[in-house]
Amino acid sequence: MHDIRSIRENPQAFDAALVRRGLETMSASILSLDAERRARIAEAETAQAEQNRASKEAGAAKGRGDEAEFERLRELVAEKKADVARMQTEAADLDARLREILMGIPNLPLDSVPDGQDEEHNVELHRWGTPRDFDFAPVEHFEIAGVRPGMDFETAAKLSGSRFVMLKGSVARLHRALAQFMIDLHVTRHDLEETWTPVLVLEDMMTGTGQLPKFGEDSYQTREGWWLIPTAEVTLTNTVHGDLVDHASLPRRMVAHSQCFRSEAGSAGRDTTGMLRQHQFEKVEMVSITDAETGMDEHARMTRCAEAVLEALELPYRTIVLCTGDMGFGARITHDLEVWLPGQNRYREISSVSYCSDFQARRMNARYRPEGGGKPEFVHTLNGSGLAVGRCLIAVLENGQQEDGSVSLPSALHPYLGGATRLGADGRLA
RNA sequence: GGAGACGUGGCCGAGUGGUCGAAGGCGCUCCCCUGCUAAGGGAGUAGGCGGGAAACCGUCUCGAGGGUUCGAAUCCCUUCGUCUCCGCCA
Repeated sequence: MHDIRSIRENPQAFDAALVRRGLETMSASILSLDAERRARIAEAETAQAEQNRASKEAGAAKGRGDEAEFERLRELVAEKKADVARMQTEAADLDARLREILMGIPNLPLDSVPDGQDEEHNVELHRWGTPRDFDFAPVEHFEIAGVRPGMDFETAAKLSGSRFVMLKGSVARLHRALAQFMIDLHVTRHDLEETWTPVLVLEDMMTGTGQLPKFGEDSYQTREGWWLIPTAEVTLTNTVHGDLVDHASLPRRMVAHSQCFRSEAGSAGRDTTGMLRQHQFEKVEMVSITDAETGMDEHARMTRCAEAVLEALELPYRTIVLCTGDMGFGARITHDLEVWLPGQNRYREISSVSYCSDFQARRMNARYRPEGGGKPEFVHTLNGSGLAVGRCLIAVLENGQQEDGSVSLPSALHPYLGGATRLGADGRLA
């Protein structure tokens, strides 16, 4: 959420940033609403001050037994009270309207973010690794002979409908091994705190990280009102929801392995084959809670943490910076990691690392006390996948596939597979 | 699911109708004292919003929302969360 004061102070900059995001300018309408709101607040508070004074005097009159004066003041209070109620309602209504508007405006891109309408305008920062030179035509993950027995879309469809998968045998184990490997890497090498979080959350948490109120149709909600998290960013970031934390406790670096649930509304027809885009998937998610001074350094660090996973798994990838039109709602800058998928002959997103500045913190009211006292300041938040487990499985399978339908597995995974180095064409680990 | 209790400032914890934004403790900041990485003494220390150059003023906030009352942290209702016992259950 945006700070109304900063919009007031520099409406031009605010509008310019919105335009870069492909939105209309909004400062004029916002500021007129804000002016109206502040006027109503001033009126209401003046009336309330009068009411409070009369009420206090009434108490004093009562105390000295002056019944006539008490009666007079009592009526005056009742009168003022009605005025106050009316004015407060107007002020609250304006405040709610302003808040609703502010809650629906995305974060503003940093100057360093490239302009552009869509993914065509994202800018590649660097590449790592070289896509393998196949001497046969590589296939997609679900077509690999060794994979087919362990990746069952038919049964999943029977159980749950489309966009679900059931993993079995070696593929299920490989999937589990990947998640374990990632968590271990982040905990032992990157100094992130291992966590395990709920996947059902209260509505306020979804609002805190920005999924609500605007994108409710992208997530699922239970009859009881809980929301299923679309990413552990929601739970990890909201660990500081409503808190005033010690500055010394920052940065807080966390990692969680969780189920994620997405309705994929609006992506009908996209990635309908394979397990690239599912309603339910697993992700290892990183979140950092930090401050304004260190936010950008933390973004670089987190990007490296994600890249390290791909490098350890020997998967070629490229790192891009998303353009203004392709960034998510809460981000000021986002790095995407795209892994090479030989079956599709292209790079596909496997991680997204975003710096959200104080945008989510304002929604959550999450602050820290500066060193040596002083007014609390909003924390800065970052989140990044490290990595999407299902997509990582796809990448490992497609990049390691052999002409005979077996799959050569990266050495980093061998210890997690009882020493197995390959997935045989028969679907067995060996 | 049944019964009950609880939710107060950065933290702990008093406070059952006015004198309470709120005792006390801890923490933190500043000062004093002290032959010294200890102890002691003193002062200060909530946040949001509105106004103001500022000093400061006003207003709101004792989980949240509503109500009773001249007046609510204190009474009532709703709601969210936490805990205890019983039941059930992985």
